[in-house]
Amino acid sequence: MLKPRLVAESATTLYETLERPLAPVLARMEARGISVDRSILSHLSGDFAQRAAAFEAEAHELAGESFNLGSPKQLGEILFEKMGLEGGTKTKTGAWATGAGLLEGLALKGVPLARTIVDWRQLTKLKGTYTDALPTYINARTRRVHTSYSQASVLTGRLSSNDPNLQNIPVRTADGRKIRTAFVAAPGKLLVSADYSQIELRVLAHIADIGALKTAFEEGLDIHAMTASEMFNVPVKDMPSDIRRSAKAVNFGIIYGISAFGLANQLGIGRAEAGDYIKTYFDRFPGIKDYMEEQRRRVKAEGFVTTIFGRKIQFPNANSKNPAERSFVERASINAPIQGSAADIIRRAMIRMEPALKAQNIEADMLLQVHDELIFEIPTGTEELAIPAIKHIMESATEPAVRLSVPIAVDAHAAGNWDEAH
DNA sequence: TAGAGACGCCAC
DNA sequence: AAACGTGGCGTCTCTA
Repeated sequence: MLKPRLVAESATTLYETLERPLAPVLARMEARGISVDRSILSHLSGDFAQRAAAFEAEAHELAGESFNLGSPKQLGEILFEKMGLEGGTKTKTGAWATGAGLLEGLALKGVPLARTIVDWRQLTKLKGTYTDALPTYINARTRRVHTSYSQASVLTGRLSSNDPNLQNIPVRTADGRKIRTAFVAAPGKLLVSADYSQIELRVLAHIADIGALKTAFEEGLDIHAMTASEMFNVPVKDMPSDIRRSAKAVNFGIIYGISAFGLANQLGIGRAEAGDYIKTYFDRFPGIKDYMEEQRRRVKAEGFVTTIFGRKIQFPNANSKNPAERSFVERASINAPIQGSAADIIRRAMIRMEPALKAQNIEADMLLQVHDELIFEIPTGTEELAIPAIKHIMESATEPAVRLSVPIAVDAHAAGNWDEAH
């Protein structure tokens, strides 16, 4: 596969500084688990099932026949063979592609079946992956859900979570957020969610030394609106939401090792227009382009890039003869120092968290980590004490090893369930 | 009937 | 659709 793997040298560095001390912390988090309300999920499951059934009947009506909506093969044949629709593309194995982006495009061209399928998929996804699956993970003895964290599965140094994965609980849509309300605090307790604000863009501003970005963070500005303002010469005040949305996509694209092709797909615009956006961005923030070129150079010359703490992330195939693979490494080498530095920061915070809270006589059990977010369970009424302490530990996690040239900000809230705490 | 690959989609 | 990064996991489909 294209995917580069973690190799011994970087694993050793990670092990000594961040992995060994974190292991017992993660073991305690896994053992604590989190309370998941079975009846909330059961109620949601029934609601999702009912609504999905209505979409299924509607889809069969629109298609003029009964078929398995869960089969991309059958759906592709109906859309592009039976109905003869234009705009069909094939996946790399030659099957009709029926992903959400493509169906959205068809829906906009007036194909009602496409919208119905998207809606049906949304509900059956939430039901199958979350409301039906999560209760099967409730431990009979503890009555809580216990995930497992992996410290060495992710190339960049992030953690991963499995059995069940509690790092991909829905949040984007209203129905999805209902699932978060089922993650509840024990009686007499509250959940605290504390998340780093725009941590990867802040890391980028620091590493690439982008003055305009750093100033924006220092002044607490809306970073995507500021980017939009710079790119499109529109005042931040009264920024149109679609302009801001485009700038936000560019910001994320930069972090991921942008291409005009990828940005065009993301925004549903032409490749040339996307290319213009990127060019404008590089003109306004020339340090970004320098940063990217430096990572590409280093990964080719050294075979690794580094996080702000000096941890190496290896790319053994940086000089592959396969052009697609080289491009993949280039993009990943741009992303890895950013994602990897953010991962180092939260690991340092997690390692210090429990002793630091104990020293202040603050009772707070760390339960979950979701890349830039930590979830705690605290006694009701102690939030005024716990939240500032948690924030301080997270915000100062780079020190004394690294003093960032941008402020780090953490948002934290307490509530009875994850949705309201987030 | 179990396993694996393909496809699709959830999160950050 | 995906050459925009990192994962985990559900169903469908084919194969042994």
